[in-house]
Amino acid sequence: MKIKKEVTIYDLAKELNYSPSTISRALNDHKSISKKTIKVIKEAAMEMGYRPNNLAAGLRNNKSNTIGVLISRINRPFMASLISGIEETARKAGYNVLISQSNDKYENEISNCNALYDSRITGLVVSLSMETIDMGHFQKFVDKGIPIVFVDRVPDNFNSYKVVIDNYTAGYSATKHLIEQGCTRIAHFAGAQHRNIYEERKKGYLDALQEHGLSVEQDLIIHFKTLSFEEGDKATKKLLKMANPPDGIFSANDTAAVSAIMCAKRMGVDVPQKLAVIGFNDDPIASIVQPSLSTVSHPASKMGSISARRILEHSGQNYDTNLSEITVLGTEIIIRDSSLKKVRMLESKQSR
Amino acid sequence: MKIKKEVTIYDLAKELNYSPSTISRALNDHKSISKKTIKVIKEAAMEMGYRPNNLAAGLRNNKSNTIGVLISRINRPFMASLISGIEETARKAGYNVLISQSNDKYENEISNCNALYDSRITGLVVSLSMETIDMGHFQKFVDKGIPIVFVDRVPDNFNSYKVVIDNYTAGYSATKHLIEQGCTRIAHFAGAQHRNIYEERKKGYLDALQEHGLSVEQDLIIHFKTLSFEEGDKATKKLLKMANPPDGIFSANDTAAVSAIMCAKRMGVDVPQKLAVIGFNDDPIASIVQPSLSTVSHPASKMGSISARRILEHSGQNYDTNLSEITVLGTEIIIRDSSLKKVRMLESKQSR
DNA sequence: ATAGGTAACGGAATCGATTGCATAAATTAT
DNA sequence: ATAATTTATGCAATCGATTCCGTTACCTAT
Repeated sequence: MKIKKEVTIYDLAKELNYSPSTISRALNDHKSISKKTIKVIKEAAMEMGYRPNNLAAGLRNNKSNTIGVLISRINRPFMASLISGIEETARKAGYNVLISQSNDKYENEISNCNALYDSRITGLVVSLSMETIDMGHFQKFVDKGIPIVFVDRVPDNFNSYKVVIDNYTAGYSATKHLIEQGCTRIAHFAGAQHRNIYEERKKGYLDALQEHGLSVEQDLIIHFKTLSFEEGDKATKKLLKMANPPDGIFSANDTAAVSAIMCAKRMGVDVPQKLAVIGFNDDPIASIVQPSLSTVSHPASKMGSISARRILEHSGQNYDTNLSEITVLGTEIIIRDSSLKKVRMLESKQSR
Repeated sequence: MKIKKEVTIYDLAKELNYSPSTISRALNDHKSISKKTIKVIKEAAMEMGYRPNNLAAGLRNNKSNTIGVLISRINRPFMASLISGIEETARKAGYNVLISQSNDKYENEISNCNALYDSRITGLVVSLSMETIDMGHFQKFVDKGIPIVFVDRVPDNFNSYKVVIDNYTAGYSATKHLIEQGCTRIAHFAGAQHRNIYEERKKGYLDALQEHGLSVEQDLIIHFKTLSFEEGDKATKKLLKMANPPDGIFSANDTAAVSAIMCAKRMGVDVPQKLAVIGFNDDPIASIVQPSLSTVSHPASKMGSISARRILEHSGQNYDTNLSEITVLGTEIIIRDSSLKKVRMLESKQSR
């Protein structure tokens, strides 16, 4: 196999009788190079098939125009959309995106962190693993002035950019919605409580109950490890077999909520009349399951895009949006059939 | 903000009174350095917080230990799993993963291609955009000896590594399954025919019909642009309003298949008794929709993992698996309720 | 004891782009 | 017309790791 040699600025310099400095400046539209020369050089570069060597430029500038992404798992609807948003924004600005997944393991998070660090990323976007508590592995980025943006699953003991949704309000609203539908014994599928998002959703749930005069029953609060389909199925079965079963469930994610719906149906419990269900995330399955799942929608792609912008702006790009330290995005309650006990108007039959 | 200076091999060299060459060799376990020295140097490196500069090494070696991924969209279940598989395998071998999405646009594919090229990736994994026909933008990789692995949506006029599933057999089997269930007028939701996967699935469908003595009716073959939910809904409505409607649908993806099920239900057409449906991909929604969707399962993550391995092995890694030029993986027909007209045995009630 | 061999390490060039500090030429000001 | 700028470009160091080509010291075989 014949391997072609790469064209460098030195080749261009020799060909055009300019110094490499001039070539470099011309290609970067440096103001001290005449427009005429710039034009000549750029045309020659095009013709000779010149392509810049990002590694060389990166070494010199000690940065790689690359955004690193560190998440738990790629193949979750929320995460995939998040990355999609990051990639889109980053690429428009000429940045690359390096991804890595921790699979929710603390150790993987650390080693991926180091790998990204070694690649001299311009900035890091992180959604913490389920296990992570100690934040030491992120310190080196701070020391080097590399911006970190925490998204969704963020730490509370680490000062940095954060992009989150208002989980408390979302949890409160979701629960309130069930109450308004007439539920009086509302269960909660809670996630790991050391992760902000699950803690806040639960807090919203608790406050909504109390502010509406409903008592909190510990038996109705199920703490999940992973909010998986299987866990949800088991929990629902147990709840429905209680002497005094709940008439509503607010689940901290859609997967478990869907499992609840399906379990209830199997057990002959009518959803929503006997059991109203609301989830969280608005995954694609939410609009497919029957009855369709009411849920809280997450602006995943937008969160990704904002995260990327934070890094771009931090490294000196000019963006007119003035982003504050912590960005809190709003959520939207999507009311579908799984929670609609009362008025069933015609236009409420939104299946998608 | 105080920015710490990075520790380099020169710092280590000065500190330990060795030359940079020795430091470099020691850190890479070069055989000409004594074990004792290696140990001393590595310990000092650890203590001083040394981290290798991938950009410098990459510049010198003219490669970045990075696998580039070029796909249509990240937030599709199949693609997310594919990337997940690539990432996992790549990272274990110490490689990074750069991602980019074309959004099914030819132009984006080209510019992303160039961006990845400029980053001196070790190899490229591609699933073609819907629009791509000309393959010129990939030539530069071939010229430079950079391996390309085409996955799933592959070209037929470009010689390179390929990782695919047996779409023909899958299409044949899916159709045959419907025939065995008693369907005699089977419609097909076909994708863009210049993409191998959709062409082959259709071919399998056609052959299955003919080999079982069923006639091919052009009216029952609907060509989709994107196989979206909306397209599927419209097509189903049209089919069911025919004077002589089909009694089965083989859809080239799950999204359209699910829309068919939901449309049929809305129109009061019993699935599977009046209309049996089978999809393709085994997306999460397939097991959630009711009746649950029969489909063809795709080893997405495995395809990603194999693609990554191709690149690793190409660049000199030692893997005991001997991968051939084109890898064809098998698929599995997942029979759920949407196609099960005949015997409805107890154990066939698999909802997930 | 001496040629030949090997183990352990150092020197210095190299990868390609960037940039501070000249320098030369051209233009403007006085 | 000459000094003062401005414009356009070149020189050479730099970023950090790798590697070819030595060199030295020590060891082994005859």
